[in-house]
Amino acid sequence: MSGSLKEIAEQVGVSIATVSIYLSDPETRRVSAATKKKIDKAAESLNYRRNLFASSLSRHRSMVIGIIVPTNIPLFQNSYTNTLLSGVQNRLAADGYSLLFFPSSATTSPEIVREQLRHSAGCDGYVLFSTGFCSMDHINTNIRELRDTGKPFVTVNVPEVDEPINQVLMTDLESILGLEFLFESGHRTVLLVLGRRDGEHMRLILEEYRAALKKRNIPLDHNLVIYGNYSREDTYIKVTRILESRSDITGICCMSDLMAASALSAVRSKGLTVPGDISIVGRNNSVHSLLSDPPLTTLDLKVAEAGLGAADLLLETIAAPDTVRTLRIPGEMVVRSSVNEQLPKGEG
Amino acid sequence: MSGSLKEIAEQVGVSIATVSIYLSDPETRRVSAATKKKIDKAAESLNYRRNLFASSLSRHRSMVIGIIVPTNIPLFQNSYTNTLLSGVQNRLAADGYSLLFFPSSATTSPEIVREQLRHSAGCDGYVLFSTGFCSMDHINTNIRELRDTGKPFVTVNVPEVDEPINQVLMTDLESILGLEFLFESGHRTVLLVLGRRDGEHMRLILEEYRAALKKRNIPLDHNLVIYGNYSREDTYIKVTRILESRSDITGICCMSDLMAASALSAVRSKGLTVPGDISIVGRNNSVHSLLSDPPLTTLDLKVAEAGLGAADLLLETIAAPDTVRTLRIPGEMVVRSSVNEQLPKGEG
DNA sequence: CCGGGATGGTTAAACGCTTAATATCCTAGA
DNA sequence: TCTAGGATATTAAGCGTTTAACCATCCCGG
Repeated sequence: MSGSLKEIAEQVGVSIATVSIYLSDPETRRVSAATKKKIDKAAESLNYRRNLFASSLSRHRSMVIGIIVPTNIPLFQNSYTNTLLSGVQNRLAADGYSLLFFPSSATTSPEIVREQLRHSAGCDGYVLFSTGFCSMDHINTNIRELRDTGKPFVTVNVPEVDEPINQVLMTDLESILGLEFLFESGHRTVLLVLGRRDGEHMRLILEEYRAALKKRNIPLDHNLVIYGNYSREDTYIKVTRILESRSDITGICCMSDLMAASALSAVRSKGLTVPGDISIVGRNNSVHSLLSDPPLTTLDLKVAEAGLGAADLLLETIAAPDTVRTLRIPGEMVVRSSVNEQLPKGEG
Repeated sequence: MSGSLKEIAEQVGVSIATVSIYLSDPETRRVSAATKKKIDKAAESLNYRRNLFASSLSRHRSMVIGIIVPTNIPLFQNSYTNTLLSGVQNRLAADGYSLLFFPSSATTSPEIVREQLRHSAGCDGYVLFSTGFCSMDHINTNIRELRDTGKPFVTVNVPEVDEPINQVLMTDLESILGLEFLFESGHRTVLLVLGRRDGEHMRLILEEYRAALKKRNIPLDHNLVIYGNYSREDTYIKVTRILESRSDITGICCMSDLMAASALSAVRSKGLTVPGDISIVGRNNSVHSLLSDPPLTTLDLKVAEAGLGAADLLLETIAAPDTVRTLRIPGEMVVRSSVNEQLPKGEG
């Protein structure tokens, strides 16, 4: 058991205050060198470790940031979220902050944010991760909930809201630039592999999709939109199936590199080549896109930057509580060799 | 700002105790239905959220588990650690525990565990992740440090120590079963791609490596051991280089699937085929090994199981503090198609 | 011999919550 | 009428730190 200030104080023969003062500022001039030495010794022998909770309670700051990620993919299993987290952690750790993850049961129920917040008062701030699978209504509720904590917070990859909050948006997250890239390369019959069915993100993406088709006079074909659930297996199965049922597809646009890599396997398994027969574009510029053969053309969302930016913004808000800023991280197409760009425009 | 019990109590006109009693047990019979209703209303209007720190301080338990991962790969960037974390989180969340990550600067300095522990008293337990890169001496120090907290803890993927602690070991972590598999398939000139140079894990692996060579009368060739640093780029460069300098290699055994996938790219880039010219085995049965073409034969360490097991063990220890158990998770070769198993034994 | 600054402390309240012990009131049974 | 006991609430101590406000010495210059 680690000792307390009280025990140290007793052992050294000074007051608790003296010990506290020294331990929280070793350079202090209010404690003599001799006493300092004695305190050091006692602390060592008693195995003293400052009690985070008592300290936080007293100081009104905990150096702990609450991380809220409402998702139905188990935490730490999603490379996209992981990259984001890594960026956040990195920047925050540099300033001495710890990260607290509340118990979450990998569900996306509307109550999850409230639930995670319920026992959390005391954190110095919060980061709310992607809730793109929620309806706008639900998102607004979550944000109100968060604001009501009275603590600084920033949202990452949550669909843009009008209220004046700190948010970081990957500007291409809700776009289908990858699909546009295929269209621009002359592809017309393109399979769109989305992640999940529901939520604001997907609604926006579908909206863009329709607009993109319309602009090019390509008829909407419902069969050309499938849902891979960000899963390797699902994607493989569904892509294989559609490839069996039709042969006019020349391009596949996936909402994640993992699904793209999986689509690639599926295409190969049908004896087709990439990019010879079918072109593929992924999203996220993750390690999967690099490891693929051929390496995948992909939309780099700049996820790591977003993570760092979120942390920066949070730090800024902690320092100056009425900061209100929207950080927009633009994406970028990374052209590699999974797309046949030589198609004569207008061909199918 | 979320209100406090005091504010609720004032608003309702009862004592703080009453509010506390009700809020921490809604079923209590010590508070009348009428009062309960009033408290609910006040809590709602004041936006009450229990202060985690005050509560923990008072109750002597926080429902927070400290996660300590001393590593030089940024947190959440390593798929191996992520899988482990995911398992731990999953199980712990089910029991209502939160996870606390201390500020860590992605360094492996000997002081890191102590440093992370320094301000942490108050957690209900700890999980210490892989310190295989440390010397035994250093590992023992870390464990002593951890034990001195007086709190339950379990180590995961830390080289086995003699002391009676709770540890989960992936029994094949330090083995080179992948290499054995290649040898058994008739390969004799095999490139071993290790992760990092230092630490107890690597020492043990090298020991096993020598023994395996000796058993088969294969001379030790220092050039056949390289270090990919668990990095895609490093591995690619180094494998490419060695492939340029010699043509007798028929097998490559990598200590991670990522490195294996990267080695595969390198092999391909030299115009060689897998498994025709060169066989490859990875480790971890991660998504990389499945996405590869051909899918990689790999040593499944059962990392997810290890994570769940660790959480179970920790929970058990929290319930029965003098639990001492060593959990051994055996690995398993997953045979796919990246290895040519048809070589006549004894060939080079 | 006095005033004034270092120097090296101490006291005590506060942080927000929990909980054992205690109090009060009421009703029902003896 | 008395009492036991249920229902409902309160009191007050305690959790381990922090910190504003004080205090006692001592020393030095004038």
